[in-house]
Amino acid sequence: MKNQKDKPSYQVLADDIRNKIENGDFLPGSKMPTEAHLRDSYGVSRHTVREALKQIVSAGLVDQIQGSGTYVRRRPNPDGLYSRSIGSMDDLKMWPGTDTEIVQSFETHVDASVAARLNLNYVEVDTAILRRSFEEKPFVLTYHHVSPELGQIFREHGLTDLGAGTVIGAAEPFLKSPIAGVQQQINAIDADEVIGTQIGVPKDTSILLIERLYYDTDGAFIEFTESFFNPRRYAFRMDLQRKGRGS
Amino acid sequence: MKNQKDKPSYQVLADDIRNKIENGDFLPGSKMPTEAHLRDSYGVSRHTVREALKQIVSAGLVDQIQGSGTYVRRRPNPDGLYSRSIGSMDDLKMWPGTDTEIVQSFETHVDASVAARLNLNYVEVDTAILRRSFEEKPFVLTYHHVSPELGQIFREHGLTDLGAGTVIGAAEPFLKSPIAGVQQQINAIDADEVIGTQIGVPKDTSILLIERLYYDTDGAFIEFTESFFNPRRYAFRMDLQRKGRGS
DNA sequence: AAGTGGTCTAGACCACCAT
DNA sequence: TGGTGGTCTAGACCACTTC
Repeated sequence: MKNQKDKPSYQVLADDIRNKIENGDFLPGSKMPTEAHLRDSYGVSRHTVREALKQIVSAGLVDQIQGSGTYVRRRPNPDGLYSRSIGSMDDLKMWPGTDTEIVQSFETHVDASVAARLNLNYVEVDTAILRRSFEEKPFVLTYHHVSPELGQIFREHGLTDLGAGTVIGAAEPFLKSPIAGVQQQINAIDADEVIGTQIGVPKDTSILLIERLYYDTDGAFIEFTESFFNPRRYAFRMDLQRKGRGS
Repeated sequence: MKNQKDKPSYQVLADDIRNKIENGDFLPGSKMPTEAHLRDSYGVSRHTVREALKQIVSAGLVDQIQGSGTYVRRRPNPDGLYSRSIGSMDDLKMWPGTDTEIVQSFETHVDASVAARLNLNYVEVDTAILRRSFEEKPFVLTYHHVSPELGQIFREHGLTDLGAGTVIGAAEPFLKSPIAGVQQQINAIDADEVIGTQIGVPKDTSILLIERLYYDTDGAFIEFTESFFNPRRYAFRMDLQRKGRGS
């Protein structure tokens, strides 16, 4: 197993298996090599193989059946929705096949409720607005709220160069402590005029709201985002699998 | 470590840690015992300790910081919403603090689109409707769709005795193959008259729709559910944490 | 009975945090 | 520098499926 950058072995293995599934080396509905076989052919321990497979399983690509084997899942893609499976923080950083557009760069304004979410001691926050499109059609509008201090850093260094990346990713080099995790909450609300126009839905129809609160290793909240999704162009997907036999 | 039923050791450990956090034995914001300490005090291997902690982490109860330790998260409860963190299939089977009510038992009717979701070769399906309440207030209405064959089994054995459990849980003893997993998709829609009345929202306001498709180890789809949530009484929550240092 | 994934042990080294 | 979590090895036994 080659030492690819400093990626852990299980990650290299997982990426390789993902590719093999996408390339059709492992066919849908067919049985994957056993864990023992993967262990030998990649020259790693079984534990490492299982770490890798755990990722593939939670991404919904394969099913593991105790006593039987590991099977590549057959799954027709849903109706042209842009649907994503999010099971780890890394998934949040990737938006394959989408384009980003800056609707508004960071500006300071007063918003007590958002400031409270960020645990700030005052009522000023910096907000930027980004819009993401899939096949030329915008499907999500995101408000990025940060402290005025962090917003100032963005104003100095510019926000234009983030391309396929994320705002929090661009911010990380300037943070004292690294991002430790994110809490997210999903809900449904009515679209207002402004948001509806941006994502292509009429006023007062239902849209999906995902709030995310990123925090660093000190427990401080760094960024609060509100993402408004057009439910006809996007769906939030999750795959869960039981392990072993239920009691 | 006692052999509690046939629960795996890491599950017993995880439940114990959960309890200790809820009882205040491990205080919010404080440092948990180290993995080495837990290994010694419970007399298991470190691997087992890590399996247990992995659960606690993904439930959003603690943060693990490399090189520093494991910390109990401080988290004020959100606004009176019934919010759940769902990271595994077991989470789906528990609705602590809620009551279930059968709105309609299984009845056969014709619904081609639902039958297609279940991969049936005909257009008849059996549907039951359940409603769940939190603190006397209904917050979700769920349509349970199964094949007429499975519906017949429910009609023979009754649905009344499921109590805090789930429909799919009650069905499992009668299945040829056990449930392997579930695909779920989250979206936002407008409430219609019937559903709105049941969960306490006006017609045409936004509600949260979660569709779940349960499949067995043969890859056959067993149950398709549509759950309509009152977004003012329920939020779908997830916690994600990065591991180690990002590249 | 043989094969496969699920659980578990007893180590090891490393990257990162605290001091 | 010592402690902590992150990764990894080389085994082992068990539960379950398959033959």
